[in-house]
Parts: sequence; C-alpha cells; structure tokens
Amino acid sequence: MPEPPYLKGLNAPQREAVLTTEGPVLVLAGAGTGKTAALTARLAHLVATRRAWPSEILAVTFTNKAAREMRERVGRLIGEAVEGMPWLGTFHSIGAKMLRRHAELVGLKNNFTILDTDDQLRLLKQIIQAADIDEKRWPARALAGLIDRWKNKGWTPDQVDAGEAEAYANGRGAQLYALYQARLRDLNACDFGDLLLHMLVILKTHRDVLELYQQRFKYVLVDEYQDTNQSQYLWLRLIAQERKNICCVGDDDQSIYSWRGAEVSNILRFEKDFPGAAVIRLEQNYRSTPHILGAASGLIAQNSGRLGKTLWTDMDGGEKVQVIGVWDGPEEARRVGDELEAMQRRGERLDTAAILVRAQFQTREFEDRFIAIGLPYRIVGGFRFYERAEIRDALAYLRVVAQPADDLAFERIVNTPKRGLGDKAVAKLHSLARAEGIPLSVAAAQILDTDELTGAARRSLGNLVGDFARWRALLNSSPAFAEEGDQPQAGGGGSSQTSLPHPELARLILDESGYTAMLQADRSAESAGRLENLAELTRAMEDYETLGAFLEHVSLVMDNDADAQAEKVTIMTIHAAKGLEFDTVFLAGWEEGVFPSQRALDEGGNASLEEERRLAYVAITRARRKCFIFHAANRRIYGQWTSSIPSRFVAELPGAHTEEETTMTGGESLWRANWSANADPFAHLAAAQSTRASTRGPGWQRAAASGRFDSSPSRVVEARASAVSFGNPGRSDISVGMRVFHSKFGYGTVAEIEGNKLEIDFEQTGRKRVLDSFVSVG
DNA sequence: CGCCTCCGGTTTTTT
DNA sequence: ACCGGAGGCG
Repeated sequence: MPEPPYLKGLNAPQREAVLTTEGPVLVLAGAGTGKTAALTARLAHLVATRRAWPSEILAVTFTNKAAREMRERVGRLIGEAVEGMPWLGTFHSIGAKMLRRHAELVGLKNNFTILDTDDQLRLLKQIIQAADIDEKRWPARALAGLIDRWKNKGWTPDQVDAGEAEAYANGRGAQLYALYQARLRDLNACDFGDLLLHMLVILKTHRDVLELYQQRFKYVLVDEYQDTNQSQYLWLRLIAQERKNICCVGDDDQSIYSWRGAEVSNILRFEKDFPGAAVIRLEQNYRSTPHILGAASGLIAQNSGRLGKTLWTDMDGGEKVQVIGVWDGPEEARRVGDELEAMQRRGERLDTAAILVRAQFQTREFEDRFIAIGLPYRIVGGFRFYERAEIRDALAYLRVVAQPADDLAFERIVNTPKRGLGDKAVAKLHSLARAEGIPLSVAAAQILDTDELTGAARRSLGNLVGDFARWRALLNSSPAFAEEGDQPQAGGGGSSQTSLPHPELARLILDESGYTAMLQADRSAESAGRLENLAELTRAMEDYETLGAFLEHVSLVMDNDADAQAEKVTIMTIHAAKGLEFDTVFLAGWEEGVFPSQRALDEGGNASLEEERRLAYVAITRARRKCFIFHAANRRIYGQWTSSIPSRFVAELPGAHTEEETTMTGGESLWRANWSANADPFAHLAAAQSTRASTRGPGWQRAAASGRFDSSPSRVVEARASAVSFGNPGRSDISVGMRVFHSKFGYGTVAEIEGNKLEIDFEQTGRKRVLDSFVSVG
C-alpha cells in the first residue's frame, strides 16, 4: 500500500503525532522540530481517512499568522476539494463565531460590536468618572488590565475574589467590572476577553449548546498550548471532554506570555486532565546548526521546572554564536549595519536576516543607522494599520452606520471633523440618552425635537443625523447585511446584490461627512499618507462580502503584512519573532536591565527571570545559520545615558558554542569578572554555582588567568563603577545621612544611594526613590 | 473652542 | 527623550 503523500518526509515521532488520532495526545515540540508540518499532516490525515469532515475539526491557534499558515498548508496537502476549514482560527475568532450564534444567551444581539483596547479604555474612563473615583489615583489602564486578567481567568464579576478586587479603588474593582459588563451589554458590545468568557459561560450553563459542539467536533487540535490562559483552557476542556480526541501541541520552553495570562501549568497538567494521554516528543531540530542549538540548549538548561526535551540535529558544521561587546548603542547599530552590508556584497538577501530586540525602544537606534546608510528595513509591530487615528475614525463612521447602538463610535466622530458639537452638546446628548435609555445616535435625532440645542449646534447636529439616516438607508439596500451574523463567513459563497457596494458607501461617507476634506485642508506632512491609508482601507473592504464581515475582520485580524515580500531586513521584538526563522539573526541589547528587562528583575522574582530566559531561548532558536549576540556598555534609555553590564544570559551560554569579541580592550571580560564577583543579586538563586563557572565563556577565563585588563586603565575604573552601580555614577556631593531638599517632597534624609538613584526618608511623605539630579544639599 | 504648557508614564502583544 | 492627556487661558 503506497504511503499517503502527507507522511512524506516525516520522522518517526512526527508520524506518531499524525497517526495517533484517537484519544488525548500531547505533543511536546521543541523549536524548529517540524511542528507545523506534523500538525498540518495530522489534519490532512483526519480528512483523507474520512475520520472527519473538515467542518468537524476544531483547530485553534493564537495568532492570525499561525492560522493563515496552517490553512494554506492544509490546503496544499488535501487540495482544493476542501473549502478551507470553517473552524480553523484563533481562539478569539472562533469564540466570536460561536458567540454570534448564541449571543442572546448572554444578553447580546448577534451583530454585537467587538471593541478594541482604545474603545475599552474610553468606556472605562466614563465608568470610573461616574463612580466618582479619582482617575489620577486609579487609572483606567489599571482597571482594564485587571478586568482583562479576570476574564483570562474565566471569572465573571461575581467570581472575582475579594483579594483581587481589593487591587483597585479600595475594593471596588469587582463592582466596576460589573458596571462595565452592564454597559457593554447596553452597547451590544464585547471586548476581546468576552469572546471567550461569554462562550465559556454559555457552555457551562446551557447543556444543549455544549452538547452541540461536543458532537460537532470529532477532533480538536490546539497549537501553542503553553500560551493558553485559564479561560481558554476551561473552554477547550468542556468541548473536548466528551470525545477526548484532543491534541495539544506546545513547548514549555517557549512560554513567553505569562504576563498576558498564559499559564504554563496547563501544559504540565494535561496528563492529569486527560488520563492515558499519549505524550509525544519532537526533538529533532531541522532548523539550526549544532552551535546555535548548543548555545540555546545550554541557556535554557538553567531554568528549573521544565518538562525536559533534548533537541538534537544531524546537521554539522556551522559557525559558533558570535558574542560581540560594543561601546554603546550607536556602535551596536553600526556593527549590525556593517554585517548586513557585507551580506549584501556576498549576494545574500536582506530578508533572510532579522534583528531581534527585547523592547520596542531599541528599534530606534537601528532605524536611525539604516536610514543614514540607506539600508532597506522593515519594523514589525509598533503602530498597526488599524490603530491609526484616521482609520479608527473612518471605522467609527461605519460602525455607527452599521450599529446605531455603538455609542463609543458615535462619540468618536460626532465632532470629527469639527462641526461645532463640543463637550457641551455631547453632554446634553448623554443626559437625554441616559434618561431615555437610548443610544446616543437615537438621542441625537430626538434632541432635535426639543429646544435643548440652538443655532449652529442644532443645525449641525441636524445635518449629521440626516447624513446617518441616508447612509443607513444606503446600507440597508444591501440584502447581504441583514442576515449577517448568522452565517459562517469563511466561505465566499453568498450573492449580495447591493445597489451600493460597501466600499463605495465608505468612500461616500468619508466625502459627505467632510472627513476627506478635513485631511485635504490639512497641510501637515502626514495628511497625504492619511488619505492614502483611507484609500487602502476602502480597497481592503472589497475583499469582504458585507460590511459586517469586514468590521469583524478589522476587530479580530489586526495584522497587516503589507510589504512582507520586499527585500528588507526585519527589525522586531523577540515576542513578535516567535514562530519565525531566519538564516541570520542579530540579537541586540543583551545587557542587564534591558534583557533581562529591569521590570522582570524588579518584580516577579525568579519566575519572571526564567521567562526572560525562555525569551532568550526563543530568540537564539530563530536562527538557522548564523547568530550574533550584542551587548553595549552604554545605552540611552528614556533619554538617560546608562551604563550597563552584559546580560547574565551571555555568561550562561556554553563557551564551546560561542566566540567572543569585544571592541573595548579588556572591558567585556572585566565586567564579567565583576559581575560574578559582586554584582549578582540572584547569586543565591543559582543553586548550582559550580555549573555556572564551567559554563562561563573563554573570555572570562582568559581575563582571569592573565590579568591583562589593565591595558586601558581609565576605562577599567569606569567599568568597575558601573558594574557595581548598575547605572549612572551619581553625584559625588551626596552621601548617606545627608539632609537634602526636593522641590516636590520637601526635606528628607538620604537613606541609601544606588548610582544616581537615592532612597530618601522625606519628613512629609516618607521614603521615596528619586534621582539625585532633583535634590539639592541643604 | 482651541492652543499651549505641564505632568506622568514608559516591556513584551494578541485578539 | 518623547508622547499623550489634562487643565488653564485666550
């Protein structure tokens, strides 16, 4: 019997992952071990052997990118015959799709709006103000963060425990959460967390719905299982409970989203939840050279509590990981630029390389340099297309048209462009809306029947109300929109005989509202780009059957890989690079305080340090052929020049796989000596100190043995000072016990000095940490 | 209503 | 350093 094509090229454990179709399966897939190949083959196998129709398989991923890739690859394996898979998608898009069918069970209509973080924040601000809470003291952001956390845990407002609620406004957190949910219901809206939480509640409380999905999904597949949060976990468990044909794929070593609610424990307890689960390990790495793999493995071995995998490769050769110490940030960018130019001269394409950073601010330095030398680059992340103000404004118009109850959208554009409807007018609308229990856009129409508004404001609002009525009529002439929400929208079927296609409607709205004219009148540098963005937006709408489908796409699929094809070097955060691979990878800013980040060091203790280490592991394992690691002695952070020592992760790389270079005589080695000698606040945590010594690179050993670091005396002094202080040297005229004055906190006594940071016991306000530049002696 | 100034915050990011 | 928001003033 000939082997089916989808098994071709798969190794033994990969085949096992494909062929073990029945019962629970946990696939532990290390970086670069052909996880996606196995997953897509598994899907193909299920369909090809008629175990399930594509529509009977639930396959969830975290990102749209992953979903898209899987869809494409499955398509290639099982051919055109299968019209995609309707239930392959991100947790959120699948949650939304289900929720549209059962919205009424949680008090929503099936055309509910999905709010983004911006809307969410504005709504929370209103609620906080209404509750008479000091927004300065209790920022809306904090509440948004908490609510998100609670939703991630699967808690409805009444399930928030008292201790947690205490975290905001003296215990009013849960109450505000409840108010927020009530308000969302009025607005017929959901936030991202709700897409999962509402469905979870429905599945828990409506047996019939639960059984419907338990029956429908013969097989369940979950990608990046280590990133699931509690609410996703509970949701999956409910659905898979009956048939137990659930296959979860993940890698505990690549869990880097705990700050977002992901719980590695989900992967660790899989075998408990599904007794008798088959556990399959994918350990053969097809991506990287032995040196890269060795460096990454040695690093991650320092973490505790791993499930444990041993990656191996049958490749050989390759270069060691290059660890390069430079003087400062600009030099780092220069060096990377030089390497990239050398690559170009060798005929290598720029898009085979990437620069990975810990935090967004690090991209600036590279951008500056690459602009200067004319090197094409692309920054991933940062501002996304759909987050731009003009795009959000345009979308707000469309939302108000599609959804009269969308108050947030209405508020956003009621006075954009300026039409004389300021805070006062909006306040009147609000009070009428509240009194009557109607949406703002309805209140706007009704207020015209009263004499609340006069003159210009009244005329202007009248025009706006008339415009919206007209636009809505144009939209409703499209039969396709009326049924929106009840249709699986993956397929492209459905004929919509619209008299006015929605992209046209959008253009018309932008023109008639005066929005286009406003941008045209704007002579600033950005306005031309904004108009282009709007053109791009309306063009993108053409790919969608209905306005509703488009708006859903916008809320859930926020990424736009506009020029991913161009031959440019990519600059991005390590988080954004997860799941990607490049021939050459430059890892920048491996310094204490940058990577691991200061925040991780200050808060979260060992757990967060280990997450940073996993992040470092993810970073290194993105590289196929060559990996460079940079650390700079000085860097400007938030406008302050800061000296720093190399990241502890540099020291943890096994010397056998690294090659060190420093542009500063003796400097790098010296810092390392200092680091281990007296600057390691975590020394007590590294139980196996002896292994540390053996993993220390040759640079340190050389330096220690030969004592040749006095070749550059002045720099040695500077380096020593910074290694101890972790920052600016600080000023010399202040010492502990001195009485000082601070313009904001008044008089106090210096209790501690750490570089340029002082701990001061203030007479009025108690102990505070301040920068020395803000105090005067006296 | 709009401009200007001051102040605070500032990891990572999806959806 | 820089951006965004809030509050004050013209």
